[in-house]
Amino acid sequence: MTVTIYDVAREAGVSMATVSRVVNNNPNVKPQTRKKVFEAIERLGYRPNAVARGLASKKTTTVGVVIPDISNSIFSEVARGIEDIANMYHYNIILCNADKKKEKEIRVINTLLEKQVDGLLFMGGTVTEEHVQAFKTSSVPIVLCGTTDDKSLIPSVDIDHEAAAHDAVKLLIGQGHRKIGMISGTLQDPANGYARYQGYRKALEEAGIPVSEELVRIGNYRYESGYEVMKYFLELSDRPTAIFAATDEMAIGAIHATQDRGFKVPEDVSVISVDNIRMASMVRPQLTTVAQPMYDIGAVSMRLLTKLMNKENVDMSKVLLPHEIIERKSVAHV
Amino acid sequence: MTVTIYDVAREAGVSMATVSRVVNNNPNVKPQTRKKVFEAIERLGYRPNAVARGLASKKTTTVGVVIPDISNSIFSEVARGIEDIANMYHYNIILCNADKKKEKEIRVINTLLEKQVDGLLFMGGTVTEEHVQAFKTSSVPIVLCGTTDDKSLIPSVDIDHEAAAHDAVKLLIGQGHRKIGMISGTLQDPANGYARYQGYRKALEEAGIPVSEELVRIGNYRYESGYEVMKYFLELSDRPTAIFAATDEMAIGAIHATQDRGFKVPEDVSVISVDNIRMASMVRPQLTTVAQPMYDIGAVSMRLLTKLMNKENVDMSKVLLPHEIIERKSVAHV
DNA sequence: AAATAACGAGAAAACGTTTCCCTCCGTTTT
DNA sequence: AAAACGGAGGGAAACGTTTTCTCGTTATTT
Repeated sequence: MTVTIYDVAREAGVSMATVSRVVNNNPNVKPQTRKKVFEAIERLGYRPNAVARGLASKKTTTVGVVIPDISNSIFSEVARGIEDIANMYHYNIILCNADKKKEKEIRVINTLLEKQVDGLLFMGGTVTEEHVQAFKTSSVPIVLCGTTDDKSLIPSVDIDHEAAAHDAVKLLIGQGHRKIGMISGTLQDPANGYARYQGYRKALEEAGIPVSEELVRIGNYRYESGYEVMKYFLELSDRPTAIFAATDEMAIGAIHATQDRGFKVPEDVSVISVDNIRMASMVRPQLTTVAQPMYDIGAVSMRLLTKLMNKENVDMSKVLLPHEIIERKSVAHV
Repeated sequence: MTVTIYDVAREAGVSMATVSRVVNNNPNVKPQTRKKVFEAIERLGYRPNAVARGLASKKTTTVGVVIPDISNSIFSEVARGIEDIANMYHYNIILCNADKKKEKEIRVINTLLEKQVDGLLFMGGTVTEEHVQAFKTSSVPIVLCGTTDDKSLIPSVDIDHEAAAHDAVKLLIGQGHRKIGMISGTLQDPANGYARYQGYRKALEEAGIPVSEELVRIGNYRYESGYEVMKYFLELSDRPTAIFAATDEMAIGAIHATQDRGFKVPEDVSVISVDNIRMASMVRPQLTTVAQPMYDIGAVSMRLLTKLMNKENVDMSKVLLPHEIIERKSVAHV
């Protein structure tokens, strides 16, 4: 039925060992023998069985990727970075959506480990103690991608969310704004939520502006919630002149809420956020935002993982990628 | 080092066969024995090796997905549909970007087959004879996802692109438009390109409107190209009153080109397209478009694949999902 | 020319499961 | 009470490779 290495060996008149060498490019084969084997392979239409190979060699050239939601453009761009580099190093990728649900995350980590992936890339919500326990049972390297564990024990690559938020708000302050609302994510989320909120607070404090509970509202990162929160801000008697949104999507929602209410961005209210998704430049006014290098986060973490899998020792196992303010049209002087 | 089924057997005082039965939920085990085995598993921290299992059982519970570009929201939504259903049936997914490049597609198909996936989902550019040859060497089922082969030999799920385009243009005509420009994709692309163009032609012909070469321009599906093409249309002495774009992204580009030029959508020019990406409703004016059920295309094709893998015989191996016009704000009466 | 090294290739033991085929034993059937 | 049956579990082959030894054979060194 299926043609195996053994069939090829018989056809070429050599041993399986030799066929294996040929297939794996082992130099210890005479060119003439090599040729015979290749011909036999061709004739038989032999296709090596990677599962058998994986069992024998204890390597699958496959890495597991747990991601919150591949249909979210932020993550899908990270995923593309991961895949490109993986591809470059001849790895394949098993992709699992886990929706930032702890249960699901732990479950897929285990499945992935059962599948004997050579390494694991984890992109998720909070990294709890339970996660760390699960990671500990792994004999293969793991890197956190766009997340960090609070104890910084696990290799990771991410941006400095707090600094990014800080820079964004500082830009607003630099433009003379003093009444700055924030559309935050849940404070339970350490990176996109809490850290960005902290950056906001810090920038205000540094400028000597009191932070007011009334001016920070929690959204769920999506357009609609940005829209809703903005409606709230617009109804305030003393409404903010500028908004810092934790994500571009919410910022765009905020812009539209503003416009729909008859105000203008940035003339009446300035809007800034962090992410720099594709859409940010496809919207009027184009969104000023601090760019988070999504693709690179994926690429760099995959590259780091290849090193770890290769047992090279890495200097920095916790890397912070630089962010960058992209000034477009949604921020103006007060 | 690693704990195997054999270790568990020894620890529990049973044979490996029994451990295997327990792990696989085979009912032929006394509850008492089952308990012993579970305890041993727990004590030893045993984790079944899916690679070994795959070799022995000739099933990997993994399917291969070749996709043009996961960072493109259209495809990432399809991917999410695929993954959800895969997950539901306990399959995992190996994801490969192939950028609609034939070479790359053929290559990843082979890698995936080497990895002994239980099935293959193919989302790509044109399905050439070479693709069909590659598919033929596969012993596992394959379904085309958002593409079709011209001979319709391979199971597939997609929408009727021609009909979708046809409906869109008909809506424009129904609003009194007679001068309708098209921003097309490359005509080499059978689905998003050629078929949508055909739908456009057909609608015009049915309405007795001559199709003019001057009014169809080729873009590359992206925002920027929609923007550029629209600038061209706007400079025509006798400019179109409505635009049909092959994709939402190009439509949004067209809208912005129009607005940047000082015209209004839909007052001065109406815009319609097909896709219904998330962004379509996050733009002003909100985009009228014919919705292509991306998630469902993924979900349905994965479901179809599970049936095929399960050797159930399926009635229809070529399914066309319904599309639907979403009327928003970018189309008006002439 | 003898000794040594290097090369090319084969035999067979892993790798960690599943699964087929038995056996044993307790229960039902007749 | 004998026969038949079925449930529970064991033994071992198979799955398709890689890899470690090992052994001739050919080159190289002295």
